Amino acid sequence: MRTASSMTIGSLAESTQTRVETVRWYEKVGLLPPPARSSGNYRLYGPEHLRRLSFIRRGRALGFTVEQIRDLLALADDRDRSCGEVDTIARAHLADVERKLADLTRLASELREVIGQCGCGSVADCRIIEALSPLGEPA
Amino acid sequence: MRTASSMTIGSLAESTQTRVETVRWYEKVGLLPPPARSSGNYRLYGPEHLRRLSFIRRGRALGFTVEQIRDLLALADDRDRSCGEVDTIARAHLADVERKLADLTRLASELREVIGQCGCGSVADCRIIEALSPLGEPA
DNA sequence: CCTTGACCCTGTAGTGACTACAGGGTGCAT
DNA sequence: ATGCACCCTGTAGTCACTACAGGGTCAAGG
Repeated sequence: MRTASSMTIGSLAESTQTRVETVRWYEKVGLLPPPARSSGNYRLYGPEHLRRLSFIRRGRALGFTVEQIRDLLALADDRDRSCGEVDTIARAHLADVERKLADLTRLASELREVIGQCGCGSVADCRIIEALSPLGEPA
Repeated sequence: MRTASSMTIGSLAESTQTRVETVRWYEKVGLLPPPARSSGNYRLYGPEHLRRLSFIRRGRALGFTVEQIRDLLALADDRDRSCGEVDTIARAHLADVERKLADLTRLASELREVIGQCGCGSVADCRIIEALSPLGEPA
């Protein structure tokens, strides 16, 4: 009954678009359970590991922190529990993303304004430098 | 001709909305030149430090990296140089910000979609968990 | 049998931009 | 003289990895 479908860390990493070091790091911080080892001490992963790592990667791609993913994984394992906590985590994350979005939007428009004023003369009358300087004071 | 206007690290920090530790850190990484010291070994800052730190903080607020600010400071000191390099740095940064903005926008809409589907029943049929799972496979 | 090369192992240190102590000294007011 | 706010240095921690260094394993080719 040995698993016919066990894979090395390299193929697990490849099939989830993850670096090998990152897989090992997920194990170290407890997101991914330690897999079985081969006679030569290689990690051997089964389909459950693949599923879990895919979950982690998808979560990261959606910008969840590792801590949030840890919580989501714990919740996902407890299938009878209400979905409310999951919803709370997701909404908190969305709020976070929307705050960052607003910040970046403001930032981009400030930058565009500063750049638009630059006539590309000498530094002495560069609008960009001036915009960064506190008082527009000469040197 | 001793500077009447020398300030301790605490008041410099306060007047630039910076933490004291951060000011010391800027000095350590060479953004802020080491100031004079009092008899009791306290750092004593003059108006030039205030100007420079303000520049740094404004740059950071606009999302420039410390490395970019280091370059901008070097350029700003060389007042006869053409403004071109400044413009290049600023435009590169804007491009960077715009990339992040696009990423975050996509992310937010994915998140909103996922969250919108959650009926908040049990975890077993939580759409959010499902959206994170690779195959929608049951456990 | 030997070597080459791709892969794997552990462990440590580095990234960026700070932040947070620990363990002390200074300066001023009460 | 004693309390308190402030300052000093130095080190370690944050987040999510990434990059080695210094080795071991394994399959294929000569």
